[in-house]
Amino acid sequence: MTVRTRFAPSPTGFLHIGGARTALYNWLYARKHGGQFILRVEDTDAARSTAESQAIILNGLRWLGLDWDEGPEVGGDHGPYYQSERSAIYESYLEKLQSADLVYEDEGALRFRVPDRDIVVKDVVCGDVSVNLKEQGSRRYDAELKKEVDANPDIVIRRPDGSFIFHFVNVVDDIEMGMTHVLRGEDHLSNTPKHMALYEAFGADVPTFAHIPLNLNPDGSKMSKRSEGANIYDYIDQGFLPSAVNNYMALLGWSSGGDREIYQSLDELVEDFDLSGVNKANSKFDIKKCIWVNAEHIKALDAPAFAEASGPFLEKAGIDTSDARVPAALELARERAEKLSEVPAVLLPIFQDDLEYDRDSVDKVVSKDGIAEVVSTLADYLEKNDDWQGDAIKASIKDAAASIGAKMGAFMLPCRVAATGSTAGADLVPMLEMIGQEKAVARVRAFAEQFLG
RNA sequence: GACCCGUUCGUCUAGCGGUCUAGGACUCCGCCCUUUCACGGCGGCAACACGGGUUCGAGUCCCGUACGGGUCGCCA
Repeated sequence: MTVRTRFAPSPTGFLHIGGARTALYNWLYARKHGGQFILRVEDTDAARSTAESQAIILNGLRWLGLDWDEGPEVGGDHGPYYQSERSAIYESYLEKLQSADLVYEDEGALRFRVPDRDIVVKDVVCGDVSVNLKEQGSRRYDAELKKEVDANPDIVIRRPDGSFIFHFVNVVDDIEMGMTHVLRGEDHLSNTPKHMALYEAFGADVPTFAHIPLNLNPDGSKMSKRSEGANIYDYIDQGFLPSAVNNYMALLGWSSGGDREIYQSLDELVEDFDLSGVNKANSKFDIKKCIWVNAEHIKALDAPAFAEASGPFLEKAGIDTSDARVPAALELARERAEKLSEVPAVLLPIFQDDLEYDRDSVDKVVSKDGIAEVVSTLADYLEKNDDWQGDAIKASIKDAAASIGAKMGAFMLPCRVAATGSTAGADLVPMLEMIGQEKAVARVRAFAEQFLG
């Protein structure tokens, strides 16, 4: 039997990291087993389900590289893939239940009679979970009264207005679409017995369930829309690589069993992915480690890929990406940019006309003894350099230092701050080379004038 | 409140009865490399929630307690 998994998001105008990870696990599982990954849009809430909010999901998945074999814009033999278009199917499944006398009306809504026996969920991750719906559903907790009250254990499957409830459509769709494996968040584990009761009532095979642990905030609370790291689009905006996000998401709740931390691509993840490596316990989201993973991915990028990925960020900062110095400048940036959004800051001192001096950096340099002489000597030697490239530039700085009996080290920091505006930055000599002699000398002199005059 | 799931360094995790004086990674700190900034290398801090069993032997199995999360909707 061919493996079929799915991701069934509700278009809310937001692609949550938790949802993306669920999609990733399903995608990985399908690819690992040569199966199909299906995308189904649970757009029963018409108000929230706009074309825009659907595009957010589709584009987010595309950015991650999680392509679907069937679904919106792709089609397939099990459509339609929008729940809003599947009413006829739901009606026919409702009739099955009705003809078996498993449904009755209650204040205009329809309820499904749950069986009075233990239902065992054989979960791949959580093990066997046994629940009696009749018993468990006969009482419910009233949040306002803060106590238990009597309840009807039979579950509502259709509202008085004719619209169907999640549990019902979810099961019907999974049956109709031939899902063999359902990997979803652990928050659905307690709902699964209900789903199984429905599968059995329909006489359908129950898929293999695997409930994956949740990703929580660092303080242990549930990740909401506003939680740091929750929105996939923040990763795009901040210059994360999709491969890095996949890498980090995969490792939050799953481990290959070894020490491997870096997976350069989805293919590498597919290679190692296995449900037996999925953890049972919830995990806390750590943006710092995610950033580290991203930095590793940036370092591993080949030059053209790095240039392409950085392009939008450079343009946004006003750097002309067609400038011949850009490729070399990018190599200076890659080992110090953990996110692509940090790349422009490294290159700006090279490409920007006006320099902004970092106050702290300036203070650090200006307070040194004999700094005026250091800077003016430096400017003189840089100016009389007649071979503006790496080694020769370095020699000029060295000679400048020697001329007043100082060490080269004493000249590097002043030179860095005067020419680039900050104590922090990329390798200095290549920077000077790209800045150009004329501009570099002018900057050093301007620095002297502005802060040492 | 009932039910369900879980509990190894601050965080992500390895560990599937003896090889654990518990390994790796992130973070933090120190040292080295670098006459600059980083990268890198080396080292350090730091954990089996607690209590009972089972066993010759338990981080690993069982029970209980505590704590955390989830579900109890005519939301998905």
